[in-house]
Amino acid sequence: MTKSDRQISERTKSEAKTTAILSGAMKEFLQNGYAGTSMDKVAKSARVSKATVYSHFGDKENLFNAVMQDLVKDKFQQVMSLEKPQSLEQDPQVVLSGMMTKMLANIQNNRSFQDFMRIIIGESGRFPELAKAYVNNVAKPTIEILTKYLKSHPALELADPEATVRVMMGTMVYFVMLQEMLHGKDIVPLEGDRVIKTLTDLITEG
Amino acid sequence: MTKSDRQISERTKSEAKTTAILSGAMKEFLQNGYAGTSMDKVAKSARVSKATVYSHFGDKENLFNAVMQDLVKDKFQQVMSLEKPQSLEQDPQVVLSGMMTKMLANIQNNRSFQDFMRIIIGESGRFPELAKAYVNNVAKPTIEILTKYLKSHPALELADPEATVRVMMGTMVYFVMLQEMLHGKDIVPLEGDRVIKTLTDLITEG
DNA sequence: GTCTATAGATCGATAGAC
DNA sequence: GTCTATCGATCTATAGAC
Repeated sequence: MTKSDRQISERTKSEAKTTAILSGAMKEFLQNGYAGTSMDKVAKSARVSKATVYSHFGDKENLFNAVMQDLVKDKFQQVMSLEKPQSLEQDPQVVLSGMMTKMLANIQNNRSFQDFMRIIIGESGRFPELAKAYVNNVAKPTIEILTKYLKSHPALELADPEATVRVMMGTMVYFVMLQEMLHGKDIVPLEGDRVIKTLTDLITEG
Repeated sequence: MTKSDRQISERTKSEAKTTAILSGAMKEFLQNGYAGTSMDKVAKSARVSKATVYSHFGDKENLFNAVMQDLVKDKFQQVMSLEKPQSLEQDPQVVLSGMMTKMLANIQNNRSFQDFMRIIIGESGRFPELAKAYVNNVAKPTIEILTKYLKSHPALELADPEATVRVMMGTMVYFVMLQEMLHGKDIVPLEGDRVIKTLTDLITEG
């Protein structure tokens, strides 16, 4: 083994640790929030020593931001993958209701996405820049894609597509938030399909 | 001063401490969340000793629940006060848009309400019973009042008033959440009036 | 780079004086 | 009932060996 081989091997090992730390920290932060997560827990979850965590990420706040920026980048990719399937479907009513059904299914049984939203909202007071990163890289692209779609269908005769998109997104987000995140499923039960049908009808029969 | 006078005086003092502790704890919990708030901070904020906090509320979790139940009760009263002003207005379009304008104004510049929502959502994973208390005592009554109103106006010809109410509430909540709580005001700017007009038109021109 | 061991501060909670 | 003082655990972060 040459000297440069050893360098590569060690760099690879170090990068593997970085990944393990990010992964362990992600699990802990999503589960317990920023203040509720200790660096000991992170180290244990990543199966490295606490000193290694510090040598890779400096301090707790920096690690938290790294984890969350990774997650934001992840959600950005997911949003962008919604761009292509502008299906050949012509009927906006079918397309809209199909889009929302898909969105709802993707979120409703996705615990880790709900944990992500919980952290973004819960820590938005103490980490405003994190919240802004979410708005810039997740909410804004989603709004733009939906607005672009609504605008490309003048047959809908929407007076204000931008505001209409907010109605759509708000309806979906609030539904998942109330039923799942806030555990309202059994207290104020409601079928997601009813909400989607109502919203679709409101928009297409305006 | 008789013995019973002294008892009254001391009971009054003790009750004043209870109030001070609840008030100080409320400030701290709303600002820093559950894990981010220490009992030392609470004691300092309430200007009592830490031992007094413990003698009144047992432990931290109990104090947190007491504070949040107080807040939930508060919001419940606010929701209920919306019941009466079923104005003499006949035009649902005017009533709806007026109601939502009022709701938005009440929330949009209300930092403490936003902090409250942040905690409810942020802690809903570790305090599911608190989230359920919110749904039972704030979200559900609001939904019921709005549903009752929509149902009392058959002229609106709504196919599904229950689901329509979710669209309304989701739109309002998401708007405030994105613009204010998540600091999106400058990133995805939008006039609240446009959202209200769009929503009102969708519902009344359906 | 990674570990063990530990410093120094702060945590939740309590004992004991008044 | 309320305080000061303190306990033991846990916290963030680092020093020093390998």
